[in-house]
Amino acid sequence: MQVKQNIPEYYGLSEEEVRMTLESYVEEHYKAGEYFLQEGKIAGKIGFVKKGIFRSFFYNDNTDDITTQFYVPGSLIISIESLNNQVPSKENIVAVVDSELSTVSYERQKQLYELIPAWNRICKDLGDEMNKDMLNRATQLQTMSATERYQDFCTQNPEIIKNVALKHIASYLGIDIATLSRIRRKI
Amino acid sequence: MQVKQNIPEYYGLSEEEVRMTLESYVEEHYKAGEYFLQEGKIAGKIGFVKKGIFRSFFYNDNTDDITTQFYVPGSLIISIESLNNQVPSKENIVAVVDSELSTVSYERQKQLYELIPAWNRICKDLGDEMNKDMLNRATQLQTMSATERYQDFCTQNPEIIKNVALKHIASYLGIDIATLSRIRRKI
DNA sequence: AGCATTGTTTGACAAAAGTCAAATAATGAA
DNA sequence: TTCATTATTTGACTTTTGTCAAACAATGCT
Repeated sequence: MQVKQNIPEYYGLSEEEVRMTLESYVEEHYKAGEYFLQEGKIAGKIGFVKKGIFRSFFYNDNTDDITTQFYVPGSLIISIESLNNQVPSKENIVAVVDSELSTVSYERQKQLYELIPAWNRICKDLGDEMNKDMLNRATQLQTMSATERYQDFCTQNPEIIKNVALKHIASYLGIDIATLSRIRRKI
Repeated sequence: MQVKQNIPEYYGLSEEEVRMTLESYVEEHYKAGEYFLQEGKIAGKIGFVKKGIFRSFFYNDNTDDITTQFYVPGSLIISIESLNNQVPSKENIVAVVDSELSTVSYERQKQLYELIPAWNRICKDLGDEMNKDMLNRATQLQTMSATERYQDFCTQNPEIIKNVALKHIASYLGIDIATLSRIRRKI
């Protein structure tokens, strides 16, 4: 999910509103392997990726590590259900490499809805973007072969290919790691 | 996607706001096979399903009819990209059986954002719900076998099973029609 | 009712993808 | 650097899923 560029201009934020927005951000650094959110904990913030890569995943019945999403610079990191309903998260979100985020706390987020009317629209648009991406992902899983999914992923996400363990990409694409290894050999 | 019940109470709408909201709805009847939205046209409204079933689909390169979603009573029908950006739709949305909708036009929708502050939150929450559903769908396609996906679909959507052609369910689940037929025999 | 159209099932087969286990390769910590 | 751990590849094999074509069933017009 890529955050729309030039938010202030686009949404006609006043200088005061821009100032309040910028004040709300907290910069955070994550070492590879550090968690943004852990299973069982309640999400307390959203994050905008400035640098690095994050990965969200959960453990299924068989305790397999299932990757549900990658987050690259420009992405919004949010665990919607946990954050909105303040319930324990079912997913983990972890930095894959050393990374930097701008975060906004849940509390501050709620204030911004009141303070800056346009904030609602910004968040709605971000949500719509996520929706489009998610629909796209579902459609790919629905209609494309393992090889096609991998090839498309490679062209769309060269940075992820370079930095993320193959097994996590395999899991994200719904492909067995051995099968993906063979797909790579053939290409 | 199920629309949250009791919207007025939940979002603290005033009587006046409830009145404006209700005034915005246009009731529409669709015969089986009638289109809510056609590929190439620009989406002009959103719809809440009151009765019946709708189906969204597109044609891929091979001109296969790919079902992307079903809409049952309580669902919000929206073609996000086409409506938000007022660009031609890539998908079709059609009534599977005789159906009834409450619709709100794109123009009125925009007015409501101004007239009723809570409308922003309502729409954001609806979007979040859609997001959750879509993530769930992607995860199923990613991790479950064809048989598991079909079984889960049957328990979650008995009404759809009863009323929609098997080939559309197969397409939605990403399963070949012949394969799904065999899955059914075995169960 | 009769017929054409569309949807579903089935068989025989092919291709895609997964499983298990072992061999390599890469990585990271002492 | 060395060793243990983790990641990736590979082989041999099984299972799942898809393909094609034909048969059968259901549906809807006229």
